[in-house]
Amino acid sequence: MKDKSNAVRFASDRKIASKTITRIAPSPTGAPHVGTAYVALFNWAFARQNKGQFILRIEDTDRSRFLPEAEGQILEALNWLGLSWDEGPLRQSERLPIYLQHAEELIQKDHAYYCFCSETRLEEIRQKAQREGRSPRYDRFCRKLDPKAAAERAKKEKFVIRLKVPDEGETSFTDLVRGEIRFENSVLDDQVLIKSDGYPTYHLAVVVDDHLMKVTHVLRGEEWISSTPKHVLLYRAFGWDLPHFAHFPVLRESSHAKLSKRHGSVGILEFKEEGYLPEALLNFLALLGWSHPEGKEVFELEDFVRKFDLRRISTSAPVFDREKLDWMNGEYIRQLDSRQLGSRLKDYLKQYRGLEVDPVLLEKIVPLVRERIKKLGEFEALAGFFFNDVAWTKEELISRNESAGSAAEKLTAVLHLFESQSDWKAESLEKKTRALAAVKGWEAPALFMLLRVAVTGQTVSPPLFESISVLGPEKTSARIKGALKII
RNA sequence: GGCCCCGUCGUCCAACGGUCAGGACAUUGGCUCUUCAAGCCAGUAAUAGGGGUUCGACUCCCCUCGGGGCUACCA
Repeated sequence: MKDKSNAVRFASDRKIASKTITRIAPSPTGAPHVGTAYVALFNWAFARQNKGQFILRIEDTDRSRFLPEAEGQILEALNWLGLSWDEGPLRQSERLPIYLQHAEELIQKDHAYYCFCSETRLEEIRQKAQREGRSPRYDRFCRKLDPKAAAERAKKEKFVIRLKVPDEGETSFTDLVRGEIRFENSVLDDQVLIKSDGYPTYHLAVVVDDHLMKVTHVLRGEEWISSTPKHVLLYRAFGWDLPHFAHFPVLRESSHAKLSKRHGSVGILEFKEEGYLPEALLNFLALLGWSHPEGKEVFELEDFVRKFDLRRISTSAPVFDREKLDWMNGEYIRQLDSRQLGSRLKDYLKQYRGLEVDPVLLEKIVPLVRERIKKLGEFEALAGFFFNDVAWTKEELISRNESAGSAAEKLTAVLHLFESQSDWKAESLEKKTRALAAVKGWEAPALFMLLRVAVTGQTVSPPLFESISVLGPEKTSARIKGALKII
């Protein structure tokens, strides 16, 4: 019934249908970078789209740059973004024997060798090569050593294990977003696999882990393209199948340099602290190098998961445009209803400003600020007067073409008007104030500005009468009286 | 320097041999208006350059130029 070709087809179908596994593999060497969020987003979405798994692996093999607090920050950042992982965090530092064992296997298979060259000798080689205008590669001195003797030496001497790169030929791989990429083997260095401290280098560790963890798609930053042939050589040396590779462009500054702190935030948690919404950051990031098939700019994460396609990834390195990010964040803030925005604000103010603001009050303020803030961090400057004390200067209170006397007269009149006001609704407050201005022959806009500064302590504020209405009669009167004293 | 990747408005992306080269951010002008926003309408703005291939190139090929990445016992 089942012939051979069917069986073959079944087998290959199974291979294609095998579970998609992606991973994000940050190093705990500092505060997690938006570049990590960028790559994590695509890995996460790709795994989700294919009902696969997304692994979090901590690549902590460099103990000189290791920062103990970094891992916690990585987890916090990913959690904040909602990029949840299915497995992990796995730490490479806890898997040392595995790497060593694999490196030894490579030595057995004659694909790797012990190297005893000192750092100073390596440095000399490098400098000499530089002077002579050659590539600064290892001269493969220890490659000629007798394997048995080398193994003996390794028992007492410090060593590293190096990959035996073929002298000739070329190594190529297919990049899912860039097509085929080829390298001459002659330009490849005999990469160190195990360092003298016993830790693996990135190159050995990724290959071993990606294979052992059955990672099907290695989606990472462009900076790894030139290392990929070494990885391909490793897969081949082990006799393993290659995963799919795709390299995303690196994010840049408007100066076209690599993203850096000098130009603004680069840490994921910094964006959180400034009051960006995680969904806005993600939406913005998704638009870097990728475009929605329907041309949408603002879309939900679930929609992104559905529509994401590696084939729509562009290959040129995009500029991380903070202005567009701000716009995007404003879009998301405006989409939130009062309850949602109120609760975000409440949490934000508590965490970053140490403020406990009454949620009921917050919900009343929110409609007045929603269209006026682009980040949660701007809230306090605009609406802090609702719950903080205000301070005025005489200059702010009295406009250029007005005397102190007339300003005081106006404020006093408004104060009396307000004190006889029973209904504290914005609409009637405004109506009466306008009527007052008309009777006295005062210009309404100027009067409103005077009143604005008196009540809010600011020249820029949410709509005046709505603000006064929310502030309430007691505070409003107190503020006007306070302003009067200064004049 | 060598190797690799990339090159459409200022910026992010569309157009994957045939469009007046489109949208978004930013910007400019206008409307609205109690400030500031938000919103609405309109405008300015690009295929790096040069050769090919083709009836026809943003699109395919080559060269030049430009940008970026890598070139560690860092990832």
